[in-house]
Amino acid sequence: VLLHDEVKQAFTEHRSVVCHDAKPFMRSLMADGIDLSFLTLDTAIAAYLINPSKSSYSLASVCGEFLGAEPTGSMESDGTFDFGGTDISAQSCAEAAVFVSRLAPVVLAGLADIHNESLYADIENPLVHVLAKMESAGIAVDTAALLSIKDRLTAETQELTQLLHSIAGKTFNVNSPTQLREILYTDRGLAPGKKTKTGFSTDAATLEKLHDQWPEFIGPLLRYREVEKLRSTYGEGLLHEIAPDGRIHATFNQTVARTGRLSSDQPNLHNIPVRSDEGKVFRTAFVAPKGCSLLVADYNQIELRCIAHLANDPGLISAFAAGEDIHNATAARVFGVALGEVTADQRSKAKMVSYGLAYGMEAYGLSQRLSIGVDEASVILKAYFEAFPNVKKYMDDAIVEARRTGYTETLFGRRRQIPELLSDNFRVRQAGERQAMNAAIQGLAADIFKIALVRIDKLLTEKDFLSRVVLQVHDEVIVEVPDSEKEVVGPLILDTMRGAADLSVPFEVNAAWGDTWASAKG
DNA sequence: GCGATCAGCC
DNA sequence: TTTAATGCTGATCGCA
Repeated sequence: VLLHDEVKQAFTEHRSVVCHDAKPFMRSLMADGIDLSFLTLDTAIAAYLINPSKSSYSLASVCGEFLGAEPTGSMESDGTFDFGGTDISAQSCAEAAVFVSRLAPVVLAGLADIHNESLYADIENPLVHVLAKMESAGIAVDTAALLSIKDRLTAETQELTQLLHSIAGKTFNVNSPTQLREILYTDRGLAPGKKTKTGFSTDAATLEKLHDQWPEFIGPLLRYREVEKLRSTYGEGLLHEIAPDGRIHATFNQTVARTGRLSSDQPNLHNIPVRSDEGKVFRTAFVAPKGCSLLVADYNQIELRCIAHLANDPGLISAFAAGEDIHNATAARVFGVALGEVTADQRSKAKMVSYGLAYGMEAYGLSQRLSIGVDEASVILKAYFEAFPNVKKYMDDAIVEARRTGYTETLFGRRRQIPELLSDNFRVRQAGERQAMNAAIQGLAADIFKIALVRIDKLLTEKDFLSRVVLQVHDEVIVEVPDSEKEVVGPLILDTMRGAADLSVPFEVNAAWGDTWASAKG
């Protein structure tokens, strides 16, 4: 309190601030009404751009790497101020500051070496402030709705537990793979499927295969797994994260994902269920406050569009340019039928290939996904690459280039080192090849999305809108919009997303309004 | 405390 | 020949 004015003055008057991991610090200043808007360098993020594959970007580890020396004091970097005035904290803060100032020129030179100055200055640096605002804003939650969802799930897990105990003829911990193993493979004597490091697997794919051998047990078990996941992770988990203001303030990490994507924790809002109707109800608990609506806008097929552009594949480009249903158009080409003759089965297979494509999928993976034989999957993949030869060439070239240079690069210069390509281990090397194919694609999509996010925030701020971005999920942005601003802000967001980059294919953005995240998703 | 297993999303 | 999807986070178990 005593230092408040001095702090405010220091961070509003100085036109340049260098910081290591600025976002928590920005957030804590924001809570005090201080807007740290003159960040010029975040040394943690610079270190991440130079090599995004490190497990830690703590001040100590980055100093260790770039300076060959680490601060000796222990300074917690939770972004809060310690005005306790102990000599130890003052000492270690001072020491940290000295290290950050030594670090700055070194990481700046590192950015220059890999031509990442504008990736940093135009995208990552402004993004810090945008994310700090998103985290501070949080998203409103309907606690009562969440409680009732959780209660319903809890009742069902209890019933299922009883049922499973009675069928097994003993009580056991249904959550324990070890105890399940004993019941399935020892007591019941089922023929085990695949193995894990510690024994036979009990995962869903394995249980599906065993289902017919003991349906009255395995059926409820699969159901239990599903319900318990929802109950514990999303029911209990989300309830614990609701702040006193009735909102969830997740953290969006800018130095975690090796592809350039953001990640989310405390809680992770990037994996809220959407595929099953039952899981999707959790999205009804994410709401717009009174007088506001949620705008949910997401890029349609952004990674496939990135592939079309990067591979410069005429088939994909013309399908996107014509605004065709891309999976339908893909299926028509792959299976050699007319656009109107594509069956639902062909479309779904083409869709799975397209999704898998970005992940460097091989025949085996596709066969698992589609529940077909490996040979049939190979035929489909082969047909795909014949229909889209430039895509095949792009993937092959990506591996060769990454092996030659040791890294991949996105259109915006985001690098990812892939040392796995040189591994003696076949399995590791193959994983490296998949990463080499995937990194430039997923990374480009991430670059584009970040550009859109920064521009959206800039527009909303400059024009003094009350609308604010409250959440992002990789290719989707959720904006809380006062009803009076809907007509103006809606088109503004969509235009900004569509114009975030200029590729050889257009971007399509789906948008929906709603009172909750679920209804908006339609 | 930590690795392993499982499962949610893009 | 091998293995068996990119990238994440979290709940839980069970051993240390």
